[in-house]
Amino acid sequence: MSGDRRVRRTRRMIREALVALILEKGYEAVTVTDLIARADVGRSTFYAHFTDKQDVLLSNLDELAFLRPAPAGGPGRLFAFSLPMLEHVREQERLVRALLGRRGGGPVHAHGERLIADLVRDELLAAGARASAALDLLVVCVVGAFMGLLRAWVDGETTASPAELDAAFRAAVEPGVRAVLPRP
Amino acid sequence: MSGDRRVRRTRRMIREALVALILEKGYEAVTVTDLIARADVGRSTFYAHFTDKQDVLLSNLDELAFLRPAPAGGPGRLFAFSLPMLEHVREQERLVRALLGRRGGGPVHAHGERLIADLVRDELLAAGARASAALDLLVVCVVGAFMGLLRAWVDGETTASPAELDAAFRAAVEPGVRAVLPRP
DNA sequence: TTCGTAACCGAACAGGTTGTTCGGAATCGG
DNA sequence: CCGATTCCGAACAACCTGTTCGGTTACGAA
Repeated sequence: MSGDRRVRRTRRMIREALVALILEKGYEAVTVTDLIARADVGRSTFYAHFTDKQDVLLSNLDELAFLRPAPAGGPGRLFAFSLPMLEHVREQERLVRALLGRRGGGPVHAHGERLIADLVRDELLAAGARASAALDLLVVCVVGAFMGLLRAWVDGETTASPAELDAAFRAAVEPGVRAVLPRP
Repeated sequence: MSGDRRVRRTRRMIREALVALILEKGYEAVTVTDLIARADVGRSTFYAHFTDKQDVLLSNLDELAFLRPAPAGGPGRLFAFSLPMLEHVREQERLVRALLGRRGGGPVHAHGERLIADLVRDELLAAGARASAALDLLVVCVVGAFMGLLRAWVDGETTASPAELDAAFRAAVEPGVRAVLPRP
């Protein structure tokens, strides 16, 4: 482990406090004063580690590393990221609900959107699509559909399983995507 | 016109000030003090008309009435709302950019999402789809794709025309949607 | 174990924002 | 023209933020 034990402890306390408080009141309503009270940490200590509420939020992003590209496996199946990601989301339910839902305040959602957009774009290019403005718009649609499902689940609008969500995602966008790919 | 001229004037001033300020600094950064300064309105006056910053934001929603269902025309073409809506968006560029973009702070976006979701769901049911959990997930995907395009345009990520956006939308989701509809 | 150092505490502070109150002035509609 | 409504604006308490600083505590290296 890197650094002082006290540092790790403090940072962990604060990060966990934020997750808990977001789940209770939503990101907007959480104040730094709330945070340090819940984390039981001195005020000056907080500002020694983070600059902001949002800084804490983004520091949690490392824990959402499942948003990272899996080494593109065989070209057999499109959107290989989908199911594993959805399953991982269900495991990390608390964290994801706090950071990615409507109550979790945009920035994390935006970050995830960009990450997945890159993922999808690379995958489509690898599958033989031609880079173009039209392709970028297609990527926007695909990512929008996926993030929509994620948000719906996170916000409790559906109780579908990861497999069902994955199936819905594919059913919605795969036919449209196949049309821009060359025959295999 | 309904009510006192002073009232209309005041409310209009405040609403316009909010739009201007959002375009300058983003929704988050706008304070009530900013608002009343820009609108040139007394502090007590503001709170006599609105409870919140967000209250002003939502009061602008009436101006976004184009998000309302157009009387479903012939069953010929799916997603009849798409192109007219996108065109109307381009006309109201300033307002839409302020309220619907990443800088415009979630609530309006969320509201629009719900509105369009109802629109899409009704249209699919009218076209012969069976109500089911799977259909709801499909609707989520379709709306996600559309809102994604809208957001991309609002945030300046694309310079595509309404017609191009409409085409991209249809290309992405129509094939998947057709699959759940009975033969015409 | 010892010891120097790094981290933490917590109170206090200035600056800013929010939402309310109230008497007096201005403006409206009839 | 006049009564009623609305607006003004200053003042206020309450809250939140981000910083400072002297004193205390916990760490880990030797």
